[in-house]
Amino acid sequence: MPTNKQPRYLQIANLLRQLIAKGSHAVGTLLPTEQQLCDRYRISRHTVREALRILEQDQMVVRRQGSGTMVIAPARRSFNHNISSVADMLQYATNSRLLVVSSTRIRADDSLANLIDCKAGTDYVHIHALRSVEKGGTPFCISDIYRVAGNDEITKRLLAVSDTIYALIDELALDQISTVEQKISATTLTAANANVLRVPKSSVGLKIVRRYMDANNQLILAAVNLHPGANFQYSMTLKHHKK
Amino acid sequence: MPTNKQPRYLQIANLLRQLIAKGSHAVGTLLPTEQQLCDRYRISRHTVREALRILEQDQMVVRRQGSGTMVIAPARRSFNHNISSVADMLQYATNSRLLVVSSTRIRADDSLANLIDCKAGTDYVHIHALRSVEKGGTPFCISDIYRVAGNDEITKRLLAVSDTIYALIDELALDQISTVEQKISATTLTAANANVLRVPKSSVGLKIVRRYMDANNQLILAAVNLHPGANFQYSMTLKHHKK
DNA sequence: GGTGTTAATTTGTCCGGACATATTTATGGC
DNA sequence: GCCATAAATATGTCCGGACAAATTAACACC
Repeated sequence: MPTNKQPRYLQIANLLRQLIAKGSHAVGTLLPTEQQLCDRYRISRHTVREALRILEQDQMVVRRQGSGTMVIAPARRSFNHNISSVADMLQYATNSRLLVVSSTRIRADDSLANLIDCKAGTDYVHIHALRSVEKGGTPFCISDIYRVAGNDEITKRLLAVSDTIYALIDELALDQISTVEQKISATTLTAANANVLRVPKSSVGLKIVRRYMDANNQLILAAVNLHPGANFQYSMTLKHHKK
Repeated sequence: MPTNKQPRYLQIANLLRQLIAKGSHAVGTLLPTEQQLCDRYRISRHTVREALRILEQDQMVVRRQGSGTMVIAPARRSFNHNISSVADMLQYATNSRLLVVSSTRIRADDSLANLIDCKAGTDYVHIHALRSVEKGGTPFCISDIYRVAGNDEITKRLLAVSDTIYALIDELALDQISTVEQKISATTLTAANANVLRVPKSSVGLKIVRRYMDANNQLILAAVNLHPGANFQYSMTLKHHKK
């Protein structure tokens, strides 16, 4: 017997994964019952359930009381959106213009801490801006960008921006970004925001909160975007990443 | 005493969630040990571990052998799960239930063609369903699923579904899906839909249109999901894929 | 033949116990 | 004080059993 370093339930889980991948248990069919697996591998039901729980978390099987455990995927598949261009994620797209309204240093209160999930009391550079297709055109987005403030050069430059922000993209250490978390919700626009976006009072809006983090899961940048709901549509495409 | 319908371990999990939210267990501190929780709530260690497992999945705590269970977040990280697999996209698994209201054969008109970007005049199976956390609970999603209709076996089965849709997973050729396109927008709920979702009349809603395509970019399935905007937040995490 | 009821099957919940392994704390020796 | 060792602590793994709840299959009935 080889080194039994791996716990038994993990061994069973991997074994089942292999069997499924090999086609011994086709998608749409039921796996052996827990009792059968107990007998076959001489393990307790607890261990079997622990193994099946893993496959369930991997989204390879669905379990239904009274029915059984059905295979729904031949392997753990993932749709990894490849962030090819960070600029894309930040929506610095070419045909949109960002007009900076204000850039100030603020201290995060509970409200902001809750919004972008940061620590209250920390200092941030807050850039309030509008996005529009043409210069001077009707804005299609109200954008609030937050970055941790310090005494560094970048902070100073950010506070100094007045019109365009293009030049600062590279300063933001965007290439260090490893994870982008995005939360989307629908809200009713405030009177002020509706006015800015030139839409009727109390129309609906799409709120997109993005948090950009580095490999250590440290928050680098956060952006809150507010779009008019009527004529704005957020779309994305996820491709299956073969492994 | 209210209805003890919920299993014990879920009750404990919710209780601990509340205690953490209330501040009784601050972020960064250790929860009581498993044994202490056993004694306190008069339950077995198995039940305690089942409850803690939930909090761990919610990313509210981290567990370390020999050390203990530490609180790392005051609330669930995200209300909705992350998009990382096909099953996630279809929202099959997890603890949400899909209740099929109707399943009919329709001919795509211009309106539908525009909505899911298909060819008008084609026949589709239209499944109208509600999604809720618990069976019979308030739905958090109105779901409309469309699939090309033919004279094949799958079409017949889809038209026959009345309650659960689990058994049809394999029929839908989900493992052939290569690309998922997603469009998100904010709208005002119709009176009827607001009523179904149990929210005030003309509140805001989040509309998510998903199109599932195979490697040849052929539309396999389309789903239109409508969520209440007030208490629903769509969240996703994108990880940068090195290489 | 369809229909409602019962029985069998299968996963879900919950309990008890035992030992392993990782971590922290206490202990001694220097 | 520092460091290695031992003891205590806490979670991880695994077993056994029992009953509940959901589903499916079998069956009697009209």
